[in-house]
Amino acid sequence: MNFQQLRYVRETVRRGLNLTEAANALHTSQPGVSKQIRELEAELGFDIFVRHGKRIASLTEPGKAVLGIIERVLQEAENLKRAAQDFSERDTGSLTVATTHTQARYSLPRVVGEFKRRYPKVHLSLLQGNPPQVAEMALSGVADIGIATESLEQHPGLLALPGYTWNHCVVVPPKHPLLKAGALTLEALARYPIITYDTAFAGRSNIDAAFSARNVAVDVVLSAIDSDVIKTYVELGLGVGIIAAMAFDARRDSHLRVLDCSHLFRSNTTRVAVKRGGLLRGYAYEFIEMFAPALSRKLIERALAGEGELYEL
Amino acid sequence: MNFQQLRYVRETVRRGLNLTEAANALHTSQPGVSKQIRELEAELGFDIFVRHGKRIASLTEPGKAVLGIIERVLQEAENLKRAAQDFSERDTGSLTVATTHTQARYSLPRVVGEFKRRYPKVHLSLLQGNPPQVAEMALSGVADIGIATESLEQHPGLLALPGYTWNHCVVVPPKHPLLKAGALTLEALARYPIITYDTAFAGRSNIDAAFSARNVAVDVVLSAIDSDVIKTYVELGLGVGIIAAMAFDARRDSHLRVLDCSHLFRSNTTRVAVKRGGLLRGYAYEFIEMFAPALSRKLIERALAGEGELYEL
DNA sequence: CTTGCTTACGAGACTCGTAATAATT
DNA sequence: AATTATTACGAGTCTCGTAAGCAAG
Repeated sequence: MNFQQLRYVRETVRRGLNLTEAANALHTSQPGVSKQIRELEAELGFDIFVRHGKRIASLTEPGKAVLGIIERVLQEAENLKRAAQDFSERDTGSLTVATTHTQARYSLPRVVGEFKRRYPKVHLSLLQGNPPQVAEMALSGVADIGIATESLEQHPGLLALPGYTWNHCVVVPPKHPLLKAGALTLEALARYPIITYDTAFAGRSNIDAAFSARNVAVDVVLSAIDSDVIKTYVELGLGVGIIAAMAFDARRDSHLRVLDCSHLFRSNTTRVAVKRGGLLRGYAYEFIEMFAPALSRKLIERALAGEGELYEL
Repeated sequence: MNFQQLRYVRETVRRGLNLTEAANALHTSQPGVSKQIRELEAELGFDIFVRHGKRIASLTEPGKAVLGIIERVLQEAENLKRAAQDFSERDTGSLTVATTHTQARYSLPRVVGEFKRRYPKVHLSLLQGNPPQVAEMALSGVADIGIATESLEQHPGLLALPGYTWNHCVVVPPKHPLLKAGALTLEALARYPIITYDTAFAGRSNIDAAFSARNVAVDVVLSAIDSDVIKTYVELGLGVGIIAAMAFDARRDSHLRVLDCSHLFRSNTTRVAVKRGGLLRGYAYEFIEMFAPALSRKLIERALAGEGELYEL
């Protein structure tokens, strides 16, 4: 039994039980993968994969069971390498952050700038996706850190800590009737076509929840991932926008007017997720702390250790 | 990086930083161990060991840090092999139980008998030691299960579940004055020389605690690991014995008389300990359940998963 | 008939043991 | 002087890639 064999098995499963793809992904030959897996199976004493003739069809029951252990072995081995790097080259390496458009565009630039200044030799990548994808990337190890407002807290394999809290705001063109009305209500808002985020994005769930709780029908004429897209269509007069408050910039968005709506929708918590059982480089902790100063290294490490506890602030 | 290198490092640390001993323990050559460790260090990018010329003096700081991870990798690798065996040969293998004399002699025979009947092909070993040794054996993996009344719950690396509760009893020769007195008191007991268990054995701590709480001075003329030894000397008239109640057998111990003392000393809880992060064979769960029917496989697995919780019954 | 797994085989790398060397106690 | 780690070297094994074969969809 060796690491290579375990990697081959894991990759084969990840690639949908396709040896050829697994071999390509690992930059090696297909026969090599086949042989090593068979040797591992021989050593373990049972087959991991169900084969129909020369096709791999599925995982055997024992295969499913050992797969989890295989993943833990490889995870710990990766932790070891990462810890080693953290000692030998403290300030170099790479950091991959998976996040949504809104975070990447409005809350991360400050953090990224500061991080790059402090760790010029760390290669930083931002991966963008919808919240479930962000969760997936954090879970699979493609990303070291996931940042999003939705989905993250639902994965048991992730530790999702609260980063910061924010509210939505309503944006309208200048001279819009809503600007003259008094305090904004859901009913008043619902009289106009709405432009806001896609389902499962940037607190959209809280928006829907508020309307349906009051039984108010809304007409979402357009939904987008992207605050900038929403603002553009609001400027064109297609409707009233509901966006994250931090996505409104009074100077830049001079063609729009903003209305407070923090009393209408529940506030949103953007969370930082890391994989349970994973190991973070020193600078990864720093990145998180720059993003949310309350999330100190100590707190995160404690949260990773005592798995069960809740860390709401 | 391979498993062998990690094993070499772990063994070297376990053997007190002595390569020669590590090599012997692993049935391989000393130069091989030396070379592999140096290669691992080269790959990791830092030294694990501090060397003074040609002697290994200590662990480096990074070395200490990665040692923990190395142990986890190897633990998971071992779990993998064990899980594999559990699938390929469900009813064969070995089970090592570390325990104290009292348990081995008075509470385990029934369990061992039943276990052997149900799993004739499992090689069962009983290792005997004092409670700290039992804990150590469970922790190091020498034993799969540790059973003792003391020490086990103090190791954070162990999960120590309550197995059963028992009381001490007082044994005296026939016609001893204590038999005529009324209800037994600590003061009455302390008038006679006492023969009981060694420190840190079979609830001795509860005995000492009871006397010192009432400020009663006791004269323990003889202490032993072994209930049979205690009974022998009581028969010889050397003093009054305090032993575990289950160690008294009315038929066999016809030369002795027993006195209840459950009101004098706190009752004792014998615990079953397994290593956190370890994996138990199916029959190991069965062994534990035969010993303490309340400790079902499900309960143990849940307790191993939710690390923080308390599982007092 | 294309895709995809397995078998066969050979080159190169790696592991491990023995013997010799060197440094520490 | 004895113990203990490192270096040198060679035999044997293992890994991996190419090429060929063969089963399934």
